[in-house]
Amino acid sequence: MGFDIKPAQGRRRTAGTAASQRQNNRRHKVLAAAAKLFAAKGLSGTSMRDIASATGMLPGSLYYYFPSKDELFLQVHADAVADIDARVVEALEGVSDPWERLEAAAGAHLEGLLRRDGTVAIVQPHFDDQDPELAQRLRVQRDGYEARFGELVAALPLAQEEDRRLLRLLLLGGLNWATLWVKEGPDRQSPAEIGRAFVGLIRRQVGV
Amino acid sequence: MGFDIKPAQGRRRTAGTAASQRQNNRRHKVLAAAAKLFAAKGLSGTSMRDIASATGMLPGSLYYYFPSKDELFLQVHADAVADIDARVVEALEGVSDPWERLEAAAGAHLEGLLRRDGTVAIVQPHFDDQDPELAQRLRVQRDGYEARFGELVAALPLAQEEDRRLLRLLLLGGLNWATLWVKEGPDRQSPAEIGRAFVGLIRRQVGV
DNA sequence: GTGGAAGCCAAACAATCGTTTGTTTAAACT
DNA sequence: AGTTTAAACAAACGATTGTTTGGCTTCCAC
Repeated sequence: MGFDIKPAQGRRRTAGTAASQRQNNRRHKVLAAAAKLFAAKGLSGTSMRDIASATGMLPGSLYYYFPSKDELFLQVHADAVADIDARVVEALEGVSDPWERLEAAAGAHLEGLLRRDGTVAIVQPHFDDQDPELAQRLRVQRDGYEARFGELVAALPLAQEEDRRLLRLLLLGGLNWATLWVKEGPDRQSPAEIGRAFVGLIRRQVGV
Repeated sequence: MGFDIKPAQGRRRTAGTAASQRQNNRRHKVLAAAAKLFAAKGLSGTSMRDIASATGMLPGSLYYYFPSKDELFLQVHADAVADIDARVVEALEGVSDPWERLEAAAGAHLEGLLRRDGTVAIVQPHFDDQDPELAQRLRVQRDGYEARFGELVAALPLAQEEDRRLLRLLLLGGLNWATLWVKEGPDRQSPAEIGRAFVGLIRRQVGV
């Protein structure tokens, strides 16, 4: 079951541009609304009617763009992963020191996660293991991204032997969990600050 | 009908005990099954029928023990928090060094989280903010527990000024997230090992 | 202008949801 | 003994779920 019917793509002629432009606008609008709702209420907590009414459409109309709720969710997830990955790549540009690279990546990662509006904050699981097939497809989407952090951690110069895997998991866990406690408001720490602080706590001598 | 000043307890006959025993058994069975399902599939991902069939009962019968699905979930959540809190308290007994105390607490916390069977692994949010009232009641249940980690972190001797709040959040985030990647099998690291490793990564000098 | 596809609505589908109701069974108390 | 009460079943309630179907527009290509 691959991509049998990819609606309205590769339209011929100039008209296709305008038409698919509007289509993409609509489609993108659905994806944005779905991302917001999925991030806030989960997969089974969000109904197709919720998404439809958030985009000013009717439930059935969504099926013109996406063949099923699961496929819609997978697309949202894929977009989110791609977006956050792009942020990290961009943040790494021009940074050469390994620890600084990790700091930059951590900040970009968290910043991407916190974009609950706009794109998404769904790089995290917790989204209904109900269907094992869906769960696996989601994992595949994430694996590529997480490998990037593996490389960053592998490049770190360490004072002594450490379990680099646990180092990566501690940092990523702390960052992913941060989406649950970072609050809005003026005294809110920026994602970059938090990322730098976390990396610093690991890097430096903290205890006496 | 006057007031019968009846001691709802201290039945002379063993019958009263036996009855409430069976009641508690059944009720506990429901709680256990619900905990397992909620932990695996989330609140909205688990139906009352799922819970009923897992306990060998009919859907309607659950309402003899719990007035609603939300109340059942709250009870499961409360039990989970109490259980993991007790684990942490027990693990702290006889340990006096602040860093060792944090290590012990971290291990016990993770061990409690990983008990997906038996008790639960629901100290974490991600469970449908849908109903704000429910979300708040869940938060209240968790706040008391998390305060314990605040005390442990406050007692740490630090090499220099650090943001103790971020230290706590990094560690707890890493631990909570661990429930998603800790695998079964022979080469699986124990919760205590992971907790000690995480605390060590923060405490020691890691970078060069 | 005519044909036909793109885009969306309107309405309904069967299935499942949380919950309620009335009744039965079995045990316990008097 | 007779009465009460806890515990569960059996069946249905209305609401909501994901999804399907058919038709109505709109607009471009010819």
